[in-house]
Amino acid sequence: MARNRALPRLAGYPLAMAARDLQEQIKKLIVDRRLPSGAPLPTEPELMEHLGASRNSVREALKALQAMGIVEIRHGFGTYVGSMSFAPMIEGLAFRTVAGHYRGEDSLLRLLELREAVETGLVSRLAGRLPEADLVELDALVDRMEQEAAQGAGLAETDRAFHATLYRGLDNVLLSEVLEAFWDAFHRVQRDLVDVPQDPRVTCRQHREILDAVRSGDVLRAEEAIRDHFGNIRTRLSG
Amino acid sequence: MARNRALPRLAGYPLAMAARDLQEQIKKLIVDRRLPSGAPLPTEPELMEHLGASRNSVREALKALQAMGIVEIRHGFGTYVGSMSFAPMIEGLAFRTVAGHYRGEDSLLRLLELREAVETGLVSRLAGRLPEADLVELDALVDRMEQEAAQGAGLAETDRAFHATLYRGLDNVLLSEVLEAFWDAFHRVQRDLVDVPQDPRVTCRQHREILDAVRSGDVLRAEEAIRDHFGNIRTRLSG
DNA sequence: AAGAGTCAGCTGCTCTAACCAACTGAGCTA
DNA sequence: TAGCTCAGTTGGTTAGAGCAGCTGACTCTT
Repeated sequence: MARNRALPRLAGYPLAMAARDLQEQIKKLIVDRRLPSGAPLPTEPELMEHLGASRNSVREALKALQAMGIVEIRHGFGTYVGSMSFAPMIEGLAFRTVAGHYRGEDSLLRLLELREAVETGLVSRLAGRLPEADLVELDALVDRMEQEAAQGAGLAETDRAFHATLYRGLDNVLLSEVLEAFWDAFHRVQRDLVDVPQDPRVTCRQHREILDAVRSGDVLRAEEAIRDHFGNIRTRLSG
Repeated sequence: MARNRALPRLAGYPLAMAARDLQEQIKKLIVDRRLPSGAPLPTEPELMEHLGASRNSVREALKALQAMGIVEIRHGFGTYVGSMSFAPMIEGLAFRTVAGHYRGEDSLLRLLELREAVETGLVSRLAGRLPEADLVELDALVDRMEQEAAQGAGLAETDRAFHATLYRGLDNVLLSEVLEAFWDAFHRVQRDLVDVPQDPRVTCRQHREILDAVRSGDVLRAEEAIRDHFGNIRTRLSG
């Protein structure tokens, strides 16, 4: 029983532009118009007309792009080109780790090992090459860390700043963002899942040692210092 | 002109569960049920009931999760827990690079520098520590590369395999995936944007040198070999 | 009885149409 | 002039209908 109906579509338009294609079209629009981060995108009705799709399909495409950090949607305001940060990657990595953890895998440990492998490799490129200004800043951060340790406060944010400042010396924003993404994912999962109490004084001493080693220019010592630091975290995870 | 209407909602339910929360609910469902990759998720109608949301909202949440690689949707078949690979990260990184490129930034170069920084650091951990089996495999890959070079064929796939096999020795699947993601993103963008012709013989020689250096256990030589390799690519980009 | 074709029914996909909710800015009010 | 209100914009959510891919059981043929 054929239930044919006249197609309510304009001739010349593709019948159904798959959602995947819609995403591509919107990305193409951003690239073609050279839109920078924060630039406004067409409104939903405009996109409907431009892409020849229904509101629903347009919105699904936008949602997917939002999940990838490519667009940013603000209710009642408009849609904008996203910051293209690594926030989505952090999200994905964190979930992957959490899911693995609950299935009995050592996913958190492996994430830590990823950080250790990368940072150990990178610190050797830094040893003896960090500008004095950065070293001073790192000094201040370790001081603050010791202060926080004395007060029994958490060191997380300062730890994050220390690592960020350290690898800023590599002079590659992309690399810094990736490292911060790994840090964020790890700490988010650690906080949600295990949250093992740490001895802040040990952590402080290890950061001081990393800094001293980098300042001295001794590559092997710097690598060893990083390895010690991660070894400490690893012990806490297993314990 | 107030156009009030009785709310068609069950009491006790939140009026509007934002799409963001819907995503969290679905992720929670995966974690709570310990669903592994490939496990089937509830159908759309089931999710509608379970989450108390409309079809549309459920679908938008699923689309976002699909973009993050957390779920996989198969038309006419069902929805499944995704592979949680880094495919979404590759997508995001590639787009970010393409968009930056068209806005006049050296985004592709910075992506290459990211790879160089990470791989240079990692290769020093490998030098002299690779099992003989891996070294043999790498030999075969360079051989194949030379063969392809002689035939004037592309070396891309073999290059990918070389790097993948090399860092497999670090024995961290997560790390390997990240490196491959960087490789994929870089080559995808390079292919789409510049596609500079290369001298395959130089590339072969450099891979041979990397392999020899790693086999010899000379850390500095290995780092230098990697740097040379990336320097070659960098020259092609600028030229 | 064995094979091939058909069809009912699942699944997700797309469309339309209406209303809800957040935000802005012009214009009114005090 | 300062503050409020309200109309109009934008995205958010719901509803219901029909489209499209896939599976498996049923039937018809051989």
